[in-house]
Amino acid sequence: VRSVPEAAVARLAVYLQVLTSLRGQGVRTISSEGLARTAGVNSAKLRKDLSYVGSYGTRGVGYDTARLIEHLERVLGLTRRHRAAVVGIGNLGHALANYAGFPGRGFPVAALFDVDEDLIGISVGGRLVDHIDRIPEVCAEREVTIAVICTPAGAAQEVCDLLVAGGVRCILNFAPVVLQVPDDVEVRTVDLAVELQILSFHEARRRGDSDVANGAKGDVVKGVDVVTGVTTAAQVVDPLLDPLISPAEGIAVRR
Amino acid sequence: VRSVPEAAVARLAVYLQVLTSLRGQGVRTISSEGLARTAGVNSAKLRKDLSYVGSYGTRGVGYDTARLIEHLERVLGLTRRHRAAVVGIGNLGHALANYAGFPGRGFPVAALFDVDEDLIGISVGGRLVDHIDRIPEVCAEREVTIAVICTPAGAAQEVCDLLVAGGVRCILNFAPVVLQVPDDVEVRTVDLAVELQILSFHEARRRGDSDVANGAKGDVVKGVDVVTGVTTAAQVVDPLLDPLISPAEGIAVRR
DNA sequence: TGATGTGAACTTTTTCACAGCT
DNA sequence: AGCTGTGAAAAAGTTCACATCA
Repeated sequence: VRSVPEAAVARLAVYLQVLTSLRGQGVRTISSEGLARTAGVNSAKLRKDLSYVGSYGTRGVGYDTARLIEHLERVLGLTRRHRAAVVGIGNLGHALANYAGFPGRGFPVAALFDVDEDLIGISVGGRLVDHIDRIPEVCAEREVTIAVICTPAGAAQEVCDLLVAGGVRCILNFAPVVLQVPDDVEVRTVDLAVELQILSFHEARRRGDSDVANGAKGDVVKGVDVVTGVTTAAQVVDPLLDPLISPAEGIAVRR
Repeated sequence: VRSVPEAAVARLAVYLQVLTSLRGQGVRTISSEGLARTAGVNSAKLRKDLSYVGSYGTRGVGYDTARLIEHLERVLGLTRRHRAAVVGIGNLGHALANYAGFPGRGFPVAALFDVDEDLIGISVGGRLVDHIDRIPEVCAEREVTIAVICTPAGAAQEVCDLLVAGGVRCILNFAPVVLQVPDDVEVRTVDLAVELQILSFHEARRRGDSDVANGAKGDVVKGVDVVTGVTTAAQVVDPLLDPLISPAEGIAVRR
């Protein structure tokens, strides 16, 4: 009823996943300790997380699996359907669109978009692909509430703007770009490269690679432009509007 | 030069991405304010993050794009190559394996695995698919340091154990399961369902859906048997995505 | 007896705000 | 004159530890 820490929300979804799995195994009741263990967190945190959304456990016993699942689904707004749109029907987009009705069939795919003329009009997972230009129109019409962006980096911001224009307020972004959106739009970005780099950091740290976590001191290079060795006339950038457009996929992946 | 908050590491990877994009646009220098803006964080946080890994800016001017990129790559351990393995060559696994050399060519795909007999032996992106049973052997032999799990939920833990047996200490998990691993193994899970649910929560919250964040008190049920936890402690990192992949496993996706 | 729910202590992360270089 | 780098303050999140109740 109050704020529910952002971090807790993410974990609640994980608890729900674990609980569903447990229920499938015939588990009727589980303690905070047991659930926490399987969810990979400590029990105090789990109880605290649950406390943010109301208590549903029985002291001395634990939680009733089915009941807690029901409760979490309600809390996460899964009792309502969220029509989803997938933009960018490439490898990933295609896989997602076909994705058996999307997780838990609570997110029916209501629209598909792409720019490729060859894709427009074809059917993917029972839905016809529309041209990106129709995003505002179609999303508003079909009341799409959640969109998944699977386009190359260069097209993501444009697509995002169209989605916002279409009234979409929740976006799951798989493009390697930081999307600029109004305050009332929620964006979650999943970037393969970023994930791999984070792992790379830990791997490097683990083996104590010299460089990591401490610059290669010594090269105190400075002064006038280095690397590029060119005039440094401070290129002030106004990042605010910078369309890193560029349809070419290639770089999209790179970072 | 020590700890670098976990949250900061993730952001450093994002800064690197943004910087690379900026460099591509010809930007030579950028201020913390500008970089922060494009990366979607506030400048104080960005400066603090960078301070954890050493200073490389010029007061009164800003950061030299190329130089900062180089520095961040070093810090994130990207100067070294990390041979990667992809397990589960379904839709997603296939897409990833073909993924133009994997982000930034710093992660060459050195091995592919699956259980499906029809896939064993075929070539994907220039690499032959081996049977999952050979994971320990092949990973050790080819010195795989990072693995990506794209199997259905039901096979993920088993695959994970094999990877760990093969010496892999960094895992990117796309299966909707919380993997149980030894303390020295780093796991990052990306679960589509979880991501969608988090967005669902915000959507529900936004429109003030009655249920959300407060349960429907009243029904009190209880149970008997209990379930204990499982093996070791895991490590939930980022929530996750799901299985877009594969054969069967229906419920796995559900939550 | 046994496990939940939670105030309070503690830790980590974020933000402030400004001294210190360029 | 301008922007970085960073102590110190504030906020957020996590863990303790125990009263509480089935």
